[in-house]
Amino acid sequence: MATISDVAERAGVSTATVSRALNGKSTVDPALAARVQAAAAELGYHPNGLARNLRRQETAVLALIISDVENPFFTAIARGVEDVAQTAGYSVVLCNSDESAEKERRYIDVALQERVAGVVLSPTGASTSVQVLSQRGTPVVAVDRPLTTEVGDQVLVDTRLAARQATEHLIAAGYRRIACLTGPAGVRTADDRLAGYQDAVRESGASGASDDELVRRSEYRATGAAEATADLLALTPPPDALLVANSTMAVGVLEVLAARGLRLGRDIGVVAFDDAPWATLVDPPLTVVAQPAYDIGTRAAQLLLARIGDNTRETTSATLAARLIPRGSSSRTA
Amino acid sequence: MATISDVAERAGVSTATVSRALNGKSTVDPALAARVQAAAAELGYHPNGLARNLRRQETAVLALIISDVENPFFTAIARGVEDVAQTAGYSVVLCNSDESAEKERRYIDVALQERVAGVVLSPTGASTSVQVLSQRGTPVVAVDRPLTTEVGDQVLVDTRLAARQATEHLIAAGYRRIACLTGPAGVRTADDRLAGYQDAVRESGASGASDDELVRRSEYRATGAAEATADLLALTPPPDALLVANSTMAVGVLEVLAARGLRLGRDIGVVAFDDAPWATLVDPPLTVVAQPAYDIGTRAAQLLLARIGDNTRETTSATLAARLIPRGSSSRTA
DNA sequence: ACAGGATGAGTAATCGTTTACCCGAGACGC
DNA sequence: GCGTCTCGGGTAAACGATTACTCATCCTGT
Repeated sequence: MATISDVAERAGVSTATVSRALNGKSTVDPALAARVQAAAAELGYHPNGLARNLRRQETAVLALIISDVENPFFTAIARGVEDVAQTAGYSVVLCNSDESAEKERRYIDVALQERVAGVVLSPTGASTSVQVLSQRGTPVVAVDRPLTTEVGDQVLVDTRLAARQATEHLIAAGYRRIACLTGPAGVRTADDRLAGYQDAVRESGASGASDDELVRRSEYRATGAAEATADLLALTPPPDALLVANSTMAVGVLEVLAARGLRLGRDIGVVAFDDAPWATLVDPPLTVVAQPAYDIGTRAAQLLLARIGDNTRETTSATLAARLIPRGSSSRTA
Repeated sequence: MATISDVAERAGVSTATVSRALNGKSTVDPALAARVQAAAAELGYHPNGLARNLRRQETAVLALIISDVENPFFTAIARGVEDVAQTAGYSVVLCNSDESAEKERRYIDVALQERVAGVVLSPTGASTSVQVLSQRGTPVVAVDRPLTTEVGDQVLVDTRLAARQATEHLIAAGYRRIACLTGPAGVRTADDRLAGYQDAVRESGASGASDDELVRRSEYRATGAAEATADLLALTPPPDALLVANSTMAVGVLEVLAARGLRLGRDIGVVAFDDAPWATLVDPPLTVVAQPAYDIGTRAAQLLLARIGDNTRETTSATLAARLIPRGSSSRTA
């Protein structure tokens, strides 16, 4: 593969001149510059990014560590990050931590080794490994879930409020025995959604149920959610509505409900987080809490780029609002 | 950030010894090794991957360039690639070409600059830029769509056969006026699916329609598919079945059908490509052509790693089979 | 006792850039 | 005509690792 010296030799100049001509940093005689350009083109020269970054002590790469590549919520974030990064000339390395603190740690290590310019992260948990990043001066922005330590910017969603509003919506629609299906304990979004649900239930006194009778936790996946749903339906009396914490879980929930012949809305009210593209295709359409995933991504990327430019800025924490989209699945008359 | 010399100094040895002790390449006195480990730990030393790769003339990074991050088919591929890459110690850079040849070219440039070890690519088109990669000796594996030039391995799906079988399935179910909704001309999967559809139609003589009356093309997205569907329904007589080339398009199609009050299966048969997680949630469940996306990813990654190990292997082209999963949407009696 | 091999660790070259530094030539003011 | 300033471009020193050489030391077999 052609190097800068090959180009220099062919153009009959020094490597310094080639570098200057190609990067346009300093003024170079137009005639020479043209010769260099030509030589580079003829040799099909591609600068070695490794060498360049090693010398410059900087890379134009951002790492994006998310908990699940197959969850549309996170891919929408990725899209947002990517769009912003791309226009600023950065590439994005996507890493899938799979909700595993171990994988997260490993990827943070890789990010550190590769000297990425910054990291966007949806933290799996308490993750002390994040501190390593900031200690080394690598900017971090947390998305979706907060960092326990104050080491970077955050872009969150007021998910507790959203859960509360969703629950209130179900109560207003006449449901009285509302169950909550949320993610694993310790995952902040799962806990927040549960808390929002409890806020609404407590305030309205809607449920005479004992505290946790109607609460179930599972992984943020379809199969776990399906089991939890079956479990809830076995109660006497069973719940008359469900608040589901995520769209992949909703898939499992709806499968079980359909298998039991329960009609959405009429027999059992359902509200799920995340406005999946298919939400309008089920019958009746699914009421959802739409999270501004793409915006989270763009916002996070902007904050990260700003911090890369100036690491002394004070840390900010943006909280975006989610939006309830009422559809048939939360209406008894649907 | 601590460098290898810092560690060397603190441990009272040379940088060579530090390198050897940390990489375990050569035998080092256990006592020294321990001192080095300790020094590295105390300083929080992370080796600079740039310098390492520059020297070693290799990187443990694969680039994965796909046409749409938000399409579950491609994220499933990504997952497959990642899982294999990860166990082999490689990281994966995900790039989103967005069906744009221009973006694809740019990302290939980046891959070249960063000297990635290999590239997995779902080519947008004729893409001459791929040749640049192989000229530079970077291994490439194409997924989902073939490369026109013989420069690398390929992992494809026999999508033409699958389309033909899906169409035959509709014919066998009693549908006679079957329309085909496929992707843009020039995108190989779109053309193949159309060809397979035409194979079946021609052979059976099922349709008396003139050639392309029942064929529509749009982008691989919901909105374009919705318009095309409305267009097809305006025909007299309208089609009694639809073959849809992709699951994101299916979303648009099903929305329009629902809006018109058309019942799946009974009023209009539907088969769509890609077994989306929600396919069982619509009523009746959607008949799909399940593509082995995850397997495509693992297979591609394996081929790529093999080629990275030995670039002289002859190029292989694997064709995986898709599987028709009949459900209610393609049955008149459902 | 000594040649020869094995072993462990240091010295310095190397990867391919960027860039600080220096130098020669032409321009210009006096 | 000479000092000085500007400008273009070459030389060589980084960047931070890995690794080919080299060399001292020790072990071993005859």
